Amino acid sequence: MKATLSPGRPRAFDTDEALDQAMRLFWRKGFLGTSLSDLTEAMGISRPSLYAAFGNKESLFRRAVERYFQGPAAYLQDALNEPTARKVVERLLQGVVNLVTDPDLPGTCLWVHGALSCGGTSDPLQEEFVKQRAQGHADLRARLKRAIAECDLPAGSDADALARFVQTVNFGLSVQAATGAGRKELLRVVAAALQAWPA
Amino acid sequence: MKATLSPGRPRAFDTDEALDQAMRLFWRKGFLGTSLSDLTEAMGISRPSLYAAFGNKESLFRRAVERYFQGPAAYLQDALNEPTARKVVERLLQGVVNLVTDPDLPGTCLWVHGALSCGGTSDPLQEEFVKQRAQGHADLRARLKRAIAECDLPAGSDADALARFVQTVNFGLSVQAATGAGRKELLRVVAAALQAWPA
DNA sequence: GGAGTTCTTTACCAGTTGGTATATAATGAG
DNA sequence: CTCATTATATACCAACTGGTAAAGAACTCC
Repeated sequence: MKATLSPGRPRAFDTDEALDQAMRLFWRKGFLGTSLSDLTEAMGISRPSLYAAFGNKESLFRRAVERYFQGPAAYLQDALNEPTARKVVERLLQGVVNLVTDPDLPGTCLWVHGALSCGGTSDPLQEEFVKQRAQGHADLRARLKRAIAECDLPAGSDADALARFVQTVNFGLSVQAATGAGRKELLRVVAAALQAWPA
Repeated sequence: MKATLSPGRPRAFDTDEALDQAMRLFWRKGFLGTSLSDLTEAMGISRPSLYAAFGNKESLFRRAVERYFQGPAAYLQDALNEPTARKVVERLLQGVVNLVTDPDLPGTCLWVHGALSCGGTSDPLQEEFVKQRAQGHADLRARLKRAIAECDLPAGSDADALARFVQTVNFGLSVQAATGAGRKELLRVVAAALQAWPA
């Protein structure tokens, strides 16, 4: 399967590769901490090419976040497919730890880093972060509700609260990693958190 | 007790009040998100006055963080004085929730916001965040060790892991709040986290 | 071969960034 | 009053910010 050729001069760079570099940079330095000069240098393209291909800094960042969840953070979706609630949560928490302690990666969560390094409540990006966090919570809650229906979790369990708790630990682990906590320490936190889990 | 008068023209503004305003601003907008123009406007002083009194943006930020822990976030220290480990943890977690859901305050944790909105690993500020997080963990761990010695916690308890767990939930709650979670939701997270606590 | 389209290159823009030089005003000491 | 000292106000700085205009290069279609 070959790409259909469109008229006009063909793009001289691979859009996905460039986006990958942008993602890495935003991941390491946050939204405000990343300048257009940083971006064009890392992506190996000129400023007008960047704007032609991705719109502007903000929409490039949005694309980078998208790619983050489809790539490095895909474990978030994968985890929901685990057979039991316990395994879902284990995989979620192990997933963060693996991600943020990978020595080849920036050592944080792009999402958490982004959410706290944009302009604040007035920033249109902030709205998207709010939505995405709500979505993440809703997805996990739905999975836990299914587990309750399947008698995989005790009947009285509070899916909403449990989901939010796991999400919170997830966020907390990212902050820990961003401020230098190591793999061992994070794994201990995961173990402690799992003790809160219904039997 | 009166301030000893130093020679030279007296300062025309209250240093503490100005620092308070700076703290609020950094709190709301993070380090990179706050410009000197924002600061001088909020503090009601001119740029040279700011530099004379506080050094530069970075050292002003350090002072703001200091003040944050002595003021709005003093509950972190206070909590350690509670009589039992359980109460220490309860007060810590309730403390964050109260702080980040106070409608008169920026709705985040200045520290978490700051740690993720500075320049990244190369930033000298980052080093300080790493130290402070380690200190916070060490303080809580010491308190929990005392609890074990006092038979307030089971003999086999892992003070290190428990302390890190609580710190992690603390961080996570701040991220939740920063992305729009409300008081009710956060309180449910606290309740869920406390279920992990040894009896 | 145009003609039309799309990308790249170079140069540029106004606005803002953190930070400072200079001159002047207000104080205490002598 | 003069002197040393410290703060203020005004004006300024080079460097960088996100973003773009204009001209030429590379492609498809006819």
